[in-house]
Amino acid sequence: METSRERYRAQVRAEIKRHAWEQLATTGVSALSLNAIAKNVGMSGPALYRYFPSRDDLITDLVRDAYRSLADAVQAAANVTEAAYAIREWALADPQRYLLVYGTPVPGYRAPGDTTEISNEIMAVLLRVHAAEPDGRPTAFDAHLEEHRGWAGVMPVTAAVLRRAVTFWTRVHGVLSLELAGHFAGMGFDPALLFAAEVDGLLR
Amino acid sequence: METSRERYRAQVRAEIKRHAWEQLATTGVSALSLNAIAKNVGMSGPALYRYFPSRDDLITDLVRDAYRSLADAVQAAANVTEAAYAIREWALADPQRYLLVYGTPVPGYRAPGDTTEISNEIMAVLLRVHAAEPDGRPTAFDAHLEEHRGWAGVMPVTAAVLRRAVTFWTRVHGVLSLELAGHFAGMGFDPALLFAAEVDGLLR
DNA sequence: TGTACATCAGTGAACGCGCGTTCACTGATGTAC
DNA sequence: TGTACATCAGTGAACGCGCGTTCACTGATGTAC
Repeated sequence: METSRERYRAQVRAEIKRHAWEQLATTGVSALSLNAIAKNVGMSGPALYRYFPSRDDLITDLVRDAYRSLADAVQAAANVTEAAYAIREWALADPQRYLLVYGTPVPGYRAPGDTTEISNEIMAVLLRVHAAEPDGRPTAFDAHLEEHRGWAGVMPVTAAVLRRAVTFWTRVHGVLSLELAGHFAGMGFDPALLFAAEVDGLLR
Repeated sequence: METSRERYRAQVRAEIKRHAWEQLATTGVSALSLNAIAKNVGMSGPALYRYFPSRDDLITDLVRDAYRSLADAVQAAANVTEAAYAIREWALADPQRYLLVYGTPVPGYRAPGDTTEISNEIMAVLLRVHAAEPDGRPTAFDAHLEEHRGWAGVMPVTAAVLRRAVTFWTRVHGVLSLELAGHFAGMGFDPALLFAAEVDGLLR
């Protein structure tokens, strides 16, 4: 049974996070300030400690939520293309959220343990959509992956599927991270078309 | 004519940068501290201002040097494979240096204008090594690039070469940035083999 | 070669700032009889 | 339904810290006659 105090706590926690995401979107994680968030929420800095034991715990929560949100966004994908665009849309909707998960790691910060599970969940989707596609040219890397398939859990997929899932990940991330970091800005072309071409290449 | 004072200044500037790189390697750019660098160099904080007008100017210098160093590293590449491995070795030699250039951008910081020139220099190498290889399957993106080829300067290359150079960039970056950020750490496979497979794929 | 002056590297003190976090306290809200 | 007590959200003051940067000053180094 949920008491009204618990309901209130959950609401305030959510509002704190909402403002944390807002600040994150403009400043990046390394400049995320508890006091600034508290001020925006409308309470004093110390009051935040009723809801999060420390700055790191807040960030941990944000990282977990980001992972969770990505897993939910990609879950419904029926094939490789849908998975790719689900990720792209999720990334463009909030670039800093994407970078929080896949960007340059924060120096002293260590990701919470249970993100591994959510990360596996995302990987499971990638394996599922790739299992439905042809394997493409086998590589020497396939054999190596066969010996290191622990991360795939118990999913009964071929080594070629493992390879193609990893390749999907690195290629999608390659385009997205450079785009989000603004490295294509001066070049004039449309990153969406580059992305489309790259996704197309994944299906051959 | 170089006076001894000028020689001394250049030496101290170089030593400051050396210590800056050292600190950067362990803390990342957002935590780079002038006072900490000064202490390591063996002088007081304010003394640094004889050599760099501000923290941003120091970072600008580091960014420029990083770009320059990458351009030098890749310059000698005779083909696509050599270019890829030159970049990889340069990145692994100092991950934070790679991330300073291609990682998550520092929130308030704006890159110096002349990095564009060096960046073009690097791109020119990529275009050169790709011009010597077959074009692969044409994509819809090729036509789009034909209309946005300003970034290639006056180099007389086909749109397919532009597309393959950009693809090279995003794929190499995709593997390297995830590797450097430690995202493959829990998966057990050897990133070098993944990289090799990806480079191989670029030649087909 | 020696002296007078200008240049400039480096110092210590200080400024203002914002950070995360702790603490004692107030006042409102919920619980037990 | 009313009262006594416990719980807990939120406050303001404070701590210690490190940051980038400015400033007045000292002392060494180079330059000009």
